Amino acid sequence: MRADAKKNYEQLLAVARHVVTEQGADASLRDVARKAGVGLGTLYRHFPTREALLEALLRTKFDESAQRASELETWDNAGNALVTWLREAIAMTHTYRGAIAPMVAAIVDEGSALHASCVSLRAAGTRLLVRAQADGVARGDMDGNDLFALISALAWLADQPPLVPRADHLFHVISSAILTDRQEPAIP
Amino acid sequence: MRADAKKNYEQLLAVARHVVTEQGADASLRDVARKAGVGLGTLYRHFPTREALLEALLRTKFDESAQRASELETWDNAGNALVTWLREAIAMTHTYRGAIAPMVAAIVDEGSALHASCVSLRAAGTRLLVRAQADGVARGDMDGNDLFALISALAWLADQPPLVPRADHLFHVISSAILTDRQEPAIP
DNA sequence: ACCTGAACACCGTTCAAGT
DNA sequence: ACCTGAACACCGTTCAAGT
Repeated sequence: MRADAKKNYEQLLAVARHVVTEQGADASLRDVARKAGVGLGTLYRHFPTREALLEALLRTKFDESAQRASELETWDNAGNALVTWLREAIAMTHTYRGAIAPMVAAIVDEGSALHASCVSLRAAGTRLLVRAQADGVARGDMDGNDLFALISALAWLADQPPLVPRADHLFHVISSAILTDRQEPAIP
Repeated sequence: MRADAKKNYEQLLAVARHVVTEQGADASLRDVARKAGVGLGTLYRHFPTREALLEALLRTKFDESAQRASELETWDNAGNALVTWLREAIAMTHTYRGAIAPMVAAIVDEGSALHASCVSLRAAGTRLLVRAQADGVARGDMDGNDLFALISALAWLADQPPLVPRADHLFHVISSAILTDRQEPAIP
């Protein structure tokens, strides 16, 4: 990449991070280019779609989440590990307001710039879920797609101002539903 | 209302129903006016906001849902009644794609045309929940706001094409979490 | 009373013209 | 190679002018 191109790329990313933090994932791309002091075509050259820009903004977050999953797989308590990862994954997906809808769309759109990241997020969740199921601490009738859908729904909920006060409590209700207490058998 | 005004109103509503069914709640209002063969100002005269139009489209659905709640309050099994209403309320809110976000926003916006309808929807759910709790078949640590948030999250989920295949199963998971089996005490 | 559509201030996306 | 910004086809919202 030529030096001037690289400079524009970095500048666009920095400005986009700021604008998207303020206005959400559906912020005006024109506005981003304007504030970056760059022509509109330059933005489209570096980020051909809105998803590509969002992916660049979220890349580090996705990577952190994947690495975190690896750590959590070493925990003794597979149930705690799963719930802890869920909580953090939900927090990650609403780093930027309005990011969850494009992520959900990307999971089935192989052409989307967000596709690979979302697939590996789902894969990380699946590993933690399967381990918890093997330990008998998570209900058996769920898979990684269910988990991805629940993360999405809870992240969306936390994005709606009127529902924010309920988000924590409902996370608790739902994670309780996922976890199964391993009951000691009653005295026979 | 003058006869011509009434005719325009009905025509707009009929066309809006069709367009919003096809394109979702964020359909182009210009398009609605155009297809109704009416000036854009006429649309804004009859429906000053998008919420006002949506409210007119959903009014009958809201009414049906409230009436249905009254019926269900007479059921013997308060838990079944609650879950049945939840399922129907969720189906109702995605009569039109994209309708759930404005509904959620309206619950705290007293100026919104959708406010009253959303408040009475929440009230209906609250009544069914309280009855189930009194019968000991619903968990005690939830209220009508939690229920409204769960309905919203599940309705949103059913609006995302990639998540649709999981919607029914997750409804079951979540409603199981709401209902509490009334356990017979173990032999003392 | 009610209707119309031009006017204004925005978008996203593309692409010829420049360096 | 890369950048620019005009051009095109859309929005939502308002409001003077018409009947």
